[in-house]
Amino acid sequence: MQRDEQVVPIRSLVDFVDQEVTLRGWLQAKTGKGKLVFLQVRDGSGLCQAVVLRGKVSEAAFEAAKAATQESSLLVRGVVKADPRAPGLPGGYELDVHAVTLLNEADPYPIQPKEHGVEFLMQNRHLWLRSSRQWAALRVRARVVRAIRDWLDTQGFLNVDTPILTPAAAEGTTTLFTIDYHGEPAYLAQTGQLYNEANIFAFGKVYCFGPTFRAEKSKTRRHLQEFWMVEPEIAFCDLDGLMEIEEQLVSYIVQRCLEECTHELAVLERDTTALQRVSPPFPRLHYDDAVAKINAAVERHETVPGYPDLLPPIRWGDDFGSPHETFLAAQFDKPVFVHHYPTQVKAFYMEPEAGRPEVCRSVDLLAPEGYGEITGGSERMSDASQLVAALERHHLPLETYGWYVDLRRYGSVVHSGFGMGVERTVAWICGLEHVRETTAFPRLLNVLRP
RNA sequence: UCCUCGGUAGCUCAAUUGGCAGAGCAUUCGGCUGUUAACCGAGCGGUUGUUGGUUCGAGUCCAACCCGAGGAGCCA
Repeated sequence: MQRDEQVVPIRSLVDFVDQEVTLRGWLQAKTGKGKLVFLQVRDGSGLCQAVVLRGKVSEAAFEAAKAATQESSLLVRGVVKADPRAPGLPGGYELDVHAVTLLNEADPYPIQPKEHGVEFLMQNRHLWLRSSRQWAALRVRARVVRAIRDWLDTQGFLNVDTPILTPAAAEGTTTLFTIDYHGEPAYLAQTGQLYNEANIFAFGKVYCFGPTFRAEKSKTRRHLQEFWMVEPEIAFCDLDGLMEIEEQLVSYIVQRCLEECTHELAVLERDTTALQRVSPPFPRLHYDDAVAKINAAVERHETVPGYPDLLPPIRWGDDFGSPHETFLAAQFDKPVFVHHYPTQVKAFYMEPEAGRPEVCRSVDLLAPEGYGEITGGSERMSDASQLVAALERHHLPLETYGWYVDLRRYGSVVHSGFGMGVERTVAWICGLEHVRETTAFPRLLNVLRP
């Protein structure tokens, strides 16, 4: 092989039909028939079938191709041919091979092109990443992340990131990871929201975007110990304004994926008809009405897909369980906002509804198809004395939250914000069974390695 | 923390009432000019999660423990 040969990415093979090129990558799979060997070559940008015919390459190259093990790294040189029989990504093009150079012969590869168990795949996550579905899901994730930043950046939001090492629980409810901060206990952040609230007074509209940590013993398809969350916070924004921002952002993300991740969604065999409906406005459901809907379904002895038991009844004032959320989401063909949750089940900083303090100006966005809550947000309490009373009610130390109360003492304004979980959003868009496939190295309960 | 299910070859699984530990794939060898998880023939591959118990005999029954999966609670 010559140093000056043209190495091209598989994704752009369409531009090189009938030209001689070199592909550089890994042998994803191999099949053949006597004097014919089909090499499925993966280069990170796509997958291409390279056809090696005895007599068209040197005898040594033919034998090397025939003997090459799965995941060996190699160079293949040949002429790009359009052929509808050719599998791959994007597919329809194959390489009529003139030369094969084996770079590294792989040891027997543990992951085969067949069904494997979850435990085995997770133990081999570093290799599982090479599989087509993982490739597709992580590319969608990257597109989702870029869409989030694109939309927020062009809508006047400033990215101001917040600390990961924090001195206290922000919400006081969930279990945090504790670390030793030079002899003082500190915690891995579960949210950047309180800091975001400080930042809006300087920048108006901000968002933080980074990893978030929850030490809960949650072991479900929707939970990770470490996940990424984007948290926009907006000054001079009430609950209605917040919902408008959320539905625009979510719709933008989905539409970008539909337009630019067609190959990836095809690999994932995602039925995109439901996604195509995702555009503003999203339905809005008051908590009171949600409770009524649930209990009416309970009367009818309904069950929820994915849950073996009958839909359990709910008392006004309780938070929804997973079956309730799945049931509510199933009533609509788009993501649905549920707003005005009971004050007692939500965080201390949420603004109570005027004249009805038992509910607060909060909103969760429930994704369709059982993917659960993908955003949670609220209008924030903007009155200093009311906030102090709320802190006392929740037994939270004033000395820790003094700076947070200050924000209400120096030019307080109506403001709102929300957090969106990247992994749940990606899982929903990709139609994945479990959020673990939406991040390269998921941190799950009892899964810390690789 | 609780509930349910599971652990047999590198992987995916089978093994009847408690009676010789099996198959496909991977790997090795041979054959095949259009394969898509190819196909045909041969070979290799085992401390049945661990410990103890019942039994003439345990993959199978009992107990404890370990590990995994899904779910509840909690959450994004």
